[in-house]
Amino acid sequence: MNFRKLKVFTTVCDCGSMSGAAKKLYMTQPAVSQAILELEEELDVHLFDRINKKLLLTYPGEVLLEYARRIHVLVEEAQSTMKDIANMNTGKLRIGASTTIGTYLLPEIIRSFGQKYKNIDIPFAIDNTGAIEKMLLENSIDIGLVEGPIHSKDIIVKPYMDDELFIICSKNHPWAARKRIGPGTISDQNIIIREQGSGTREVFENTMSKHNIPYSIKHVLNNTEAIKKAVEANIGVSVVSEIAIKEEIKSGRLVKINFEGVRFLRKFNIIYHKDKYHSKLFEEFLGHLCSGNF
Amino acid sequence: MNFRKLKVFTTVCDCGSMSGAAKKLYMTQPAVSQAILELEEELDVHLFDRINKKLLLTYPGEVLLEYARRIHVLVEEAQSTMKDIANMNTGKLRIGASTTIGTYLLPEIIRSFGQKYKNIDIPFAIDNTGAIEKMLLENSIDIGLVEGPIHSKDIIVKPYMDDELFIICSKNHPWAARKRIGPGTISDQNIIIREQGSGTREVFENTMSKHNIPYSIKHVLNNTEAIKKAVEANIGVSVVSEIAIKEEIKSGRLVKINFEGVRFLRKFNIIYHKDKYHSKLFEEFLGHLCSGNF
DNA sequence: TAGTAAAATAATATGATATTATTAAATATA
DNA sequence: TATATTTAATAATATCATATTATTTTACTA
Repeated sequence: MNFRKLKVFTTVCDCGSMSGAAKKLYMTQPAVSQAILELEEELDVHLFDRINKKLLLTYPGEVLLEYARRIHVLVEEAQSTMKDIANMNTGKLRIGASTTIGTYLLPEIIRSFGQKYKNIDIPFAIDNTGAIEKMLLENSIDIGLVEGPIHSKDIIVKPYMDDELFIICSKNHPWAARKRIGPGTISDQNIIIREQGSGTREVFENTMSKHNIPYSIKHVLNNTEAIKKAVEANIGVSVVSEIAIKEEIKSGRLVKINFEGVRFLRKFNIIYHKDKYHSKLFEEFLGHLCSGNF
Repeated sequence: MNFRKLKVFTTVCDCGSMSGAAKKLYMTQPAVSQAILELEEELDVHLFDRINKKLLLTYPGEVLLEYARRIHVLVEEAQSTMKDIANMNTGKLRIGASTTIGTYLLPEIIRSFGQKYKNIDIPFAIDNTGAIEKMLLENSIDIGLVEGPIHSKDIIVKPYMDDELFIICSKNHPWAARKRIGPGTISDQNIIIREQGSGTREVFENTMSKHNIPYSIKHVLNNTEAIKKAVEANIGVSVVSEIAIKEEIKSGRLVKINFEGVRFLRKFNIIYHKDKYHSKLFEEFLGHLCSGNF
C-alpha cells in the first residue's frame, strides 16, 4: 500500500471504471488493474464487485475509500504548505539581538520586513551578545544582531553598520552651553553607566583607557532608558549609543557632547552559524538588513 | 513524495541521524540519504541543518514532520482497519428477507450470528420477495432470504429450508375438536388471508386450485399478527406458515388443521447475485444459515 | 596524527511499476 | 444472428525508482 495505489484506487472509484481511471491518470488500463489487484492482495480484501458490468465498491472498499480520501487531503495540504514555505508565502525566522539593537533598531526592522513578507513568523530574543552567541550555537535562533565581539570560530560575523557612542548631559548641565570640552574634564563629573558585561560600557572603558583619561563611576544602571531619565534629571552624565537618543537630542532634552580628539566607535554585526543553510527567507532577511529600507 | 520517503524522514527525525535511521529501517545509509535528498529537491526546501555534527530540523522540516506523523497515523489506522475486516473482527453484511422470514426467522438468525461475530454490522431490509430480488440486482443488499420464486437469471438461488403452511383455527372453533377434516369443508368458513402478492396467499391459492377446492375469501389483512389475533377471536380461519404460529400452537390458543390429502408446501431460498464476491464473512453467514444453530 | 563515525557521491543491481500485445466476456449495433 | 465495440484480465517485456556496494570527504576523538 502506497500513495500511488491509493490514488489509483480513488480515481477508479470516481470514474467507476478501470479504463476511465487510466485515461484520467495518463496511464494504461493494465497498470490500473494491476495496482488494484496488488492493493487487494496486500490488504487481503476484495475492493470491488462487478455487478451489471459496473464496478461497485464492497464494504472494505468503502472503508478504504474513506481513509484514502482523508490521506489524500492531508498529503495535498502538506505539499501545498511546503510550496508556500518554498515561495516565502509563509515561514519562520528566529532573530536574536543584543540589548541596544534589540531595543532601538529591531522593532522597525521586523515591522518593515513583516510588511514586505506577510505571514512570516519572526520570533525574537533580546539579550546580551554572549547569550545571543550561545543561542546561535544551540540553533535556537537563526540570525543574530550584536554589538559585542564573537568568540566562536563556528560563527560567521558580517559588519552590519557603524555605531558611535556619545557622552550625554542634561540641557541644564553646564556642558550644554559649551562648544569645546576637553575629555579630562570628565573626572569631575558623576558618571552613570551600564553594568559590567554591557557592550556599551566595554567600548567606553576601552576607549578611555586607550586615551589614558581618568574617570570614576558613580551610578550603575542596567537599563538605558533609566540612564537617559537620570541624565535628563541632571543626576550625572553618561555615554550611550547614538541610536538610543535620537528623540531626546531632537527635542533638546539631552545634549550630545563631543570630546576633543576622542570618539567612541564600534560596529554592529550580523552573525549566523557557519553550517546554517541559507534559505531564501534567510537571504531575504540579510538583504533587507543591508538595504536599510526602514 | 510518497509514504516510503515520509517514513524515512520521520525515522531520521526520531534517530537524529541518517545511519541510525538506516539501521532501524533495515536499509543502507546511502538509501536514506538519497530519500531525504529527493524529498528536499521535490519540495524545494531544506529539511535539516547539520550544526555541531547533529542533524537539526529546519522550520520547513518541522512543518513536514507534523504532516508526516499525521499521515502515518492515518495510514496505520487504515491498514489496521482493513486487517480487522479481513479477519472478520469488523465488517458489514446487508441482508434482505421477505415478510414471513424477516418477521419470524431473521431476528434469531442475526442475533446468534452477531453473538459469534462481534462488531459485525448487519443491516437488514424486510419486504416482499420481488422487492428483495430488486435490491440484490441493485446491489443494495448482499444476501436475500425469500419464500417466493425468483425471475432474474443473474441471481443464484439455493434452497434454505422447507416450509409448510397450515390452516389454523381458534381453540373454540368446531374444527378444534375434530380429528379428520375434509378440505371441501372450507367452503363454509370465513376465510381470512394476506393481500395479493403475498407468498403465503400465492401458495394457498395455487394449492387450492390444483386440488379444485372451492373457497371464498372474507377478510384480507396485510399483517400475519393481525390475522392470528382475528383467528384467535374466532372471526374465521386462515392459512399461515408453521414458523409464524409456534407459540400459539404450543399454548393452545390456535389449532393446526391437517386437511386430508392436501398439504401447502413451499421452500425458503437463499439468494445472491451470481457476480457477488464471496468474502469470508459472506461464506460464514451462509454456513451459519445452513448449520441451523439458532 | 592516526583512527573512528557519519554522511555524500558514484556505479551498479534489484525490484516495482510501467507498456505493449493479446484474450475473454459482455454489450451494443447492423 | 452475426459483428463491432467496450471493458477488464493476463502475459511478456521495458522502464524507472530505489536499493546496494564501494569509495571519498569531513569532523570529531583517542
